[in-house]
Amino acid sequence: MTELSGRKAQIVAAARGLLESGGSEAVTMRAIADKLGIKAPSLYKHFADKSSVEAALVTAGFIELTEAFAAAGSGSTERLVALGRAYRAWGIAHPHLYLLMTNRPLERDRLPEGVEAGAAAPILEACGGDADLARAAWAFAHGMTSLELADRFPPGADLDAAWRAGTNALQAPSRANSY
Amino acid sequence: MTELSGRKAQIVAAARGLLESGGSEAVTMRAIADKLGIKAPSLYKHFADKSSVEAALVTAGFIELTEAFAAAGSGSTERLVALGRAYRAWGIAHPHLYLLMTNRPLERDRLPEGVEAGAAAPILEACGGDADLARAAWAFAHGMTSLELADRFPPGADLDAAWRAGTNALQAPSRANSY
DNA sequence: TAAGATGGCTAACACCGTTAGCTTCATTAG
DNA sequence: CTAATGAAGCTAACGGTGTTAGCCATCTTA
Repeated sequence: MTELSGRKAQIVAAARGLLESGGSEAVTMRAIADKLGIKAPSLYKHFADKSSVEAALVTAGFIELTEAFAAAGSGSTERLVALGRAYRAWGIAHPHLYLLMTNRPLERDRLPEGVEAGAAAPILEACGGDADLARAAWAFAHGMTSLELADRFPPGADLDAAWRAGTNALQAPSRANSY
Repeated sequence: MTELSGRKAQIVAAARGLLESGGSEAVTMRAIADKLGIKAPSLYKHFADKSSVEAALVTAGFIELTEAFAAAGSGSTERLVALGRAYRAWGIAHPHLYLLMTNRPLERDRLPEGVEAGAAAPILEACGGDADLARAAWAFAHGMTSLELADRFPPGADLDAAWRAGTNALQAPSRANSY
């Protein structure tokens, strides 16, 4: 599972702290090094470049999101609704990491195999294996979360209602398929 | 309509060229200036900072997107499908500008009034005035486009089918409302 | 005990947005 | 016609960024 050596883990942890408290702008090689009491160039003894430590952050994010899905209850009757809630909650709880994971083209080479697919699997399952519907559901959830994080909805918007409208619409055909 | 003076328009055009050909990384004050045969500090005689020229790009994007919606035919029976197609097509045609418009928190103060709402209006209208549904539809469209641009779907994914699955699901309740 | 890897360091480079301060030129006021 | 003003360019520079080169101490291992 690509065990991080001690120092590597510390670097990722420091980067994570900076990211969560100050956004991606705050994640600076010099700032990371400062947090560990060393100088920026020393970081390159552990990571090839800044993108590599960002990739480690993104990897952690996908794993945590997968765990959040698992914790969202597998036996629920309205699985898609539960997954949507879990998705949104996780994104809101880790806004900067969520943006880091989704905003830029994903450099798949840098991520451990299967990490991305692991997060996607529960959605596909909740859609009864209908990949097209699963992609639509994922897109809806990502769109809602991303727009909410970017403060894109008008101030008084009832986002719970929008989530309901979307999940209701999307889960209906999946139920029809299961008969 | 906040007429851009000649030089201002040239600066925005240069920035647009850099953006479309090299992504947002390529949009540099020095690069913009180079394209115009001047030096970077001279740009500050026309724009207060880089964010202001980015805001001008984003403004142009919203206006063009609104036009694309208008061109998508207002008389179509399946309006939401047509708008979805127009949205996707516009995003794919201007990927970097689309990301600039949607990826970061929007600085509304810097945009002319109503520009954002103008792009949103057709969606709301196509949803029969149901704001919750409209937000869900917008989120779906944005999610699909954003994920496609970020190369997030697996290589063989049938995105047309995913768009169909989503728009079909989302337009059904809107039609029910219109009876 | 010698060798080699490990993980720090300083100095430096190229690039970034941005500011200060100077000049040059066209327009306008008196 | 001249003087003044403002617009729009310039160079030099500052602090910040990721990153590289090269040096040195320490620790492990043969």
